[in-house]
Amino acid sequence: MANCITCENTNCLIKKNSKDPNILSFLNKKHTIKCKKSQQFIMEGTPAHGLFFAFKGKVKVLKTGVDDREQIVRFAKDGEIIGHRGGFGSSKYYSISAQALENTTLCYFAKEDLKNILLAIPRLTFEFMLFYADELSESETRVRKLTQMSVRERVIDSLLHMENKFGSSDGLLSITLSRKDYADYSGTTEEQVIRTLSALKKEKLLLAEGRRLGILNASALKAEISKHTFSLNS
DNA sequence: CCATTAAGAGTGT
DNA sequence: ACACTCTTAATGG
Repeated sequence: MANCITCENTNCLIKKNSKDPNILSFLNKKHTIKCKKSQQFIMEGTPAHGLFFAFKGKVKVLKTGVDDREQIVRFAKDGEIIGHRGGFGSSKYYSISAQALENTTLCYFAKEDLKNILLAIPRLTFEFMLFYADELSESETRVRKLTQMSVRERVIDSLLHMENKFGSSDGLLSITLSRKDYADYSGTTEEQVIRTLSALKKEKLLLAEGRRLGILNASALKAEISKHTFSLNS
């Protein structure tokens, strides 16, 4: 099971503060949950009882719209928080759904336990605050991108985001998403994504091996969306 | 291990 | 957006 002392997720806020003597009594309140690929572990509108961290694996966080249109809000990898508002906040319900993209191990803190941790460890609480501020900023940037970028630009931006967040090995992105997932993240349809990816392939900017994608010319792709990214934020 | 089915990718209209 | 083909992955006996 996931152990905070031996855990290698140095980006995890809990891990970062695991040396604090006050935290030890809380760490054994943590639950470990195993999730199979494509399993949904948070359902939008469901009562929120706590907060998740990805221990190992990849997760997509999404909002469900009308007639099974989905909007992927963000992705999470090892050490990252899922269910932002489950821990505290005014709403009693999750405002998002979360689904494992591969077999994933989650850490879970119940609402009450988390509250006690935060009250006991100001430094951790402060880091949580910084995290939430960054998330809000990120979210605002994404709104701007979704409204101001063209479809092609949004697909490119998605690809670069995956490269940034999950990296590549052997020239292929370490995360494998369906075309539908790219569509749901880029705010388009699957067909538009497929066509855009085909175009990028023809232009030798992108490589596809089955459903795995590889970025061949990152600087050209970055250049294409630079007018949206060079001013403030990424 | 192979065969059947389901899911996903890609293209034309 | 829809209909269709082709490919790949999952299932189960």
